[in-house]
Amino acid sequence: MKEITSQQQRVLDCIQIYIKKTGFPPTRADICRELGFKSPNSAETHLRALEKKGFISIESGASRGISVINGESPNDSNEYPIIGLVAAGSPTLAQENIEKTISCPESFFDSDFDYFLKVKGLSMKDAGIMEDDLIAVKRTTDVRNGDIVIARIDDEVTVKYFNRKSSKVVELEPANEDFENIVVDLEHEQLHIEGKSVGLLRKN
Amino acid sequence: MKEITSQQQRVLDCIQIYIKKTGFPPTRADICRELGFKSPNSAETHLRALEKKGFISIESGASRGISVINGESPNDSNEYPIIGLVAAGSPTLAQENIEKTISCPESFFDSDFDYFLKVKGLSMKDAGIMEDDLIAVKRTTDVRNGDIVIARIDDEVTVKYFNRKSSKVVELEPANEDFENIVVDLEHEQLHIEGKSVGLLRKN
DNA sequence: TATTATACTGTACATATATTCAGTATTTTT
DNA sequence: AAAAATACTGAATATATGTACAGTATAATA
Repeated sequence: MKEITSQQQRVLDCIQIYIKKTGFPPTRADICRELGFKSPNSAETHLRALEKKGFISIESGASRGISVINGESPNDSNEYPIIGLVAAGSPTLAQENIEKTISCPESFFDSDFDYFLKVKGLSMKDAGIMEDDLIAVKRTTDVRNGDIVIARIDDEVTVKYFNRKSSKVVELEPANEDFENIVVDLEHEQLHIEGKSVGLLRKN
Repeated sequence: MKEITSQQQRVLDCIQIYIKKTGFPPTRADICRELGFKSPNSAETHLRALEKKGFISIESGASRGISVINGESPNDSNEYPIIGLVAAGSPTLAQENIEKTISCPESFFDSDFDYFLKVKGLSMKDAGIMEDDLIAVKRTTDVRNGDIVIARIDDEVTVKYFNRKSSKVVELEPANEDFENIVVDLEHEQLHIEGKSVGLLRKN
């Protein structure tokens, strides 16, 4: 992506504003009208420059065939499922577990994520995680001590701090005095790390 | 909004998919190609029906002048500023106070909101509001007891529970034993309610 | 110094496109 | 039973639009 000139930036802005306002891209004549050019070729040459530099793509022959590259990407939102943290059962993405979906920009949290988990209980209260909060969960087993993880032991799913004590022992630590640490002996119990928290969302 | 027929729904879907794929709306001929119609007038009549029922608007004379009404609205995200909760000074939207902006769908929280406030301190810890959390703030003075409000006394801005004790006394209550209630005597002190919290966002 | 990129005006034209008109047929509403 | 809406084909056309060509001028680059 080469550097853009100020006039080219004006044209690019003009295109994006026009799309936002009308729902479809401008013609060469539209751009001229907006920016005060008197020849459609003024717009044309700027468009070609923007295309060459990779800011837009132009569908040859098509009217209004301009699309802004990466232009709507901050706007580009996906539907993320909300999964209820049921006492028993793993938080799978099966249809029956999906309560709802939320439209959310893809790069909303610092890391990408796969779904929202609706929190039950107050075991992570001192970490600022309250009942009915939505945790943005990234599916991964690559977790480190201190990470807030979504863990499953048998069919019980919990959200806790992850703390590996030794190669064979993992402690799942709540953030609430009223709850006990869960010590998992990996030799005798199965521990599934469903993912880790990368963010939190609360609706009042 | 009258009810849509299945064929009209197909055309509407076709338009939305086309826009998502190319960045601009289809022509009548494009719709015919996508849906197997043999006459551009097939598309035309469907478009007119969709327009009449309020699903799309058509810019007369403009090529590809179709825009879907409410079609991208779940996707329609805005840039919201993040304002730092500085010890002194009101959280205005002045440029110098804006640390960053976040792209976020407009109807992301249950209520609309105006900006994100970055929390300093732990005075609302037991309400699950931690340091550096982002509170979605709706600018309003219409607050009720129990609401989490962004209040300003002189130039000091705080986030607290709102509790009106009488017509002349308001208490601002922290959610942390280590902090004291702030009792505001409205006859002798000025209390500005900057807004209230409608949601919370945390990035791990 | 020559060349390329930028930044325009102005004209022209092929074609991409919206839109109208003329039909046919089925279903829904009045 | 008549009228209106739906769901098409097919042809025709005015115009909206992309795009090429001919210039002019300035700044940046080689």
